[in-house]
Amino acid sequence: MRGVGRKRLPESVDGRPTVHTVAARAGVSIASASRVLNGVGGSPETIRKVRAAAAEVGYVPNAIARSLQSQRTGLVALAVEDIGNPVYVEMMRAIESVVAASGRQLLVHATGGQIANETALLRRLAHRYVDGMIISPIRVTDNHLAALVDSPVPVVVIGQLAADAPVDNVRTDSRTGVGLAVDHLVAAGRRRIGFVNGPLDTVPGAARDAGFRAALAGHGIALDERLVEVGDFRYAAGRAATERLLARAEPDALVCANDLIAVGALHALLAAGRRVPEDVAVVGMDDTELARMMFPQLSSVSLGSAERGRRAAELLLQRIADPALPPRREQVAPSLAVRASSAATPFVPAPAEPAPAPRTPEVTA
Amino acid sequence: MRGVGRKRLPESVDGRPTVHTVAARAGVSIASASRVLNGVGGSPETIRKVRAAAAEVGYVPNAIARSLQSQRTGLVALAVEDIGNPVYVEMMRAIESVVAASGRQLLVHATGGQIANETALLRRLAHRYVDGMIISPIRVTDNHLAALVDSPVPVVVIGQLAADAPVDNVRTDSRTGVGLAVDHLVAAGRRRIGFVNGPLDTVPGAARDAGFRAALAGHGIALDERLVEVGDFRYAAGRAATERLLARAEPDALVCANDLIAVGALHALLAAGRRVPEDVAVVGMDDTELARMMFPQLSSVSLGSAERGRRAAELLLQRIADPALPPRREQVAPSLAVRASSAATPFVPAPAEPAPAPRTPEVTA
DNA sequence: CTGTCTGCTGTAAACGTTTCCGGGAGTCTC
DNA sequence: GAGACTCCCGGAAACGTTTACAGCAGACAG
Repeated sequence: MRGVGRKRLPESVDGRPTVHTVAARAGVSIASASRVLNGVGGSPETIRKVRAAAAEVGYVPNAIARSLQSQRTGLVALAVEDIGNPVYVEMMRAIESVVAASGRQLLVHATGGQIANETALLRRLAHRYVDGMIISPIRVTDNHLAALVDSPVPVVVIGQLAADAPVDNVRTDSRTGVGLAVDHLVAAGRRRIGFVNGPLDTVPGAARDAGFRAALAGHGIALDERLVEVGDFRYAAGRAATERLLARAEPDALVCANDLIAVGALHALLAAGRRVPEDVAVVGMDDTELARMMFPQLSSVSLGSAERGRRAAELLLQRIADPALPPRREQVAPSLAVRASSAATPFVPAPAEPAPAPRTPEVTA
Repeated sequence: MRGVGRKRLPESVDGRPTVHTVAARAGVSIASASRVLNGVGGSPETIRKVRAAAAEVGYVPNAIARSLQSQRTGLVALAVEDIGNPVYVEMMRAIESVVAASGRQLLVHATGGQIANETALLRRLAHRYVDGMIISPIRVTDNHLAALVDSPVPVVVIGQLAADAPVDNVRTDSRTGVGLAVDHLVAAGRRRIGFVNGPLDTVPGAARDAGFRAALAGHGIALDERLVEVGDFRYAAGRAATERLLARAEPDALVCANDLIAVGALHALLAAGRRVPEDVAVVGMDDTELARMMFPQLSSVSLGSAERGRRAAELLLQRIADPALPPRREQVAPSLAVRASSAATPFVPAPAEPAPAPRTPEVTA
């Protein structure tokens, strides 16, 4: 049977069929096979043969090879610090819907807030595994920034960035956001307002600290440093920080740097026998689903996370389409949602809110 | 100046330097350049020249091309239904730590529970963008299963699967898990035990429904169908379902198919003026951080999500290392954590639990 | 001085696609 | 009946890496 140069069917190194396998089996060239498989061109007869051959051998295209050729993967990445933080979940949902509408897929990566991690991610993912990425860093060093600036793939940053950084950027004004909370509490007659913050060496931590001090000053209230406490941005730290604070001071209100911290604070307060909001009012930040899930429901400053996510995704898609675009910067205004945890009236279980609350600013100052 | 065949520096189509660019600039062959860049071989002089050239042009390797050659990407994907569900966050954290330890990176994808979505993901990602994937489907059709079975990359499934499915699989026994909750409630004297479940056409929904019925029967308690209600697995649906249930029946306890539903139930109960646990005891499922964040803290059946994630990741890594392994199946036992929401004594704010609670089964039946 | 060995180097062939290009066959128009 | 036009096909060149192989120079032993 061995006769006229009978070549074995070419197949991938791991035994999987390639386009060569299909072409050989269908008795056409790989060019024709590829065309048929991509649904572009081919005579009816060719189409039939190639389709049949592909089905018989169970052909599935190698996405990597395709990407190498086409220079795109159809994947977009989102890098955030902590997926456990509901604010990122909301952001992610918004981004996902935009990205999916463009026919791409979203991949999420949790960095744990470590710079090294984020830079490594850039080094790996950005080097062509994805068509673009959205990144929401909480710490930004010069190194980091440099890596962002000359990333090989388009990058959009959600969060504060040096004013002249040539990177697409969607930000909010959390300084002002903290101000909204303070204004609200002062208007409700609170004067010993405490603050439970995240790390000061993070961008949001620093901004919120500054906002808190500025807001108090704006009302002519002297800041009692014993009313300020710092942890990280998670629940346990928020609870611990609040316990430390309560051990040395008597606040009549607490502003918390995010909702997870606020939940921790709420628990610390209740466990210490304080009533919320009668003894101590609590205002969180980010206005996540969690705020509505607490009892009492938490007042919270919305930083428009879904909106920021949506806009960032749009910026990214535009930049992917046209990398020559000048860097753009967008801003989303904060607003305050007042709920039971800081309401003047004693707490009564509220009726169900329209749960995933679309973007209807509730009280905007 | 134009003289002896002076070729322009070869570079990527989008103007970025390639290994050719570096090689030309360093005056060596691409083979030598590649070797130096990979840190294997090269004379001191060559190394110096190549390093210099690479730095000058800002060379960064194209990961796709490298993967095409090496047949691996160093990426592992996790596909879950809903990242907003904290149970998946815990799973993800466990997986991430195993995966990262192997020098790979984890990407997360939310499928929204739609089969089409998951299949599409398999079609895209699995076709070589990742070295393997862990998938936790809540619905499984034959089609779906077929796609899993002959996935081109290793797949590990977290969740129930047909017994003979030749796919690596880590499961728990949520039927038994529901039983633990019912046993506990019955032992506490509750008799009109309700059940708020997720969709019955999902694998976990069906299993939990069966478990609930079996457990009641085991105690000789007749099931009142008015005490059973169904929504989806999220907060809002849990709350709405509980409201419907309360409108027509008077449970003295509620078993909820996961913690998000339990939170919804808790709110519906409190808003309807019921006291928890005095009037109605509540037990959730998954034992997520959320359960400890509620007031009163929620009793919850742990299904070992972190443990399942960890094991799944290990299975996956083993399979990537040796694809010829026979399909394996592992099981994680459920356990019950009793907290205030179902405690016999009236609710008192508990001291802080060791927050991320490592795997210490608290009450195991 | 010859032969073997060692260490670098460059050429070229992969990896699995897509796509440009030229050629051939068929149809239509004048 | 010849030219223009359309359609389909196959060969071959990309895309940017890694790597097998062979050649070549120098070091060393006999």
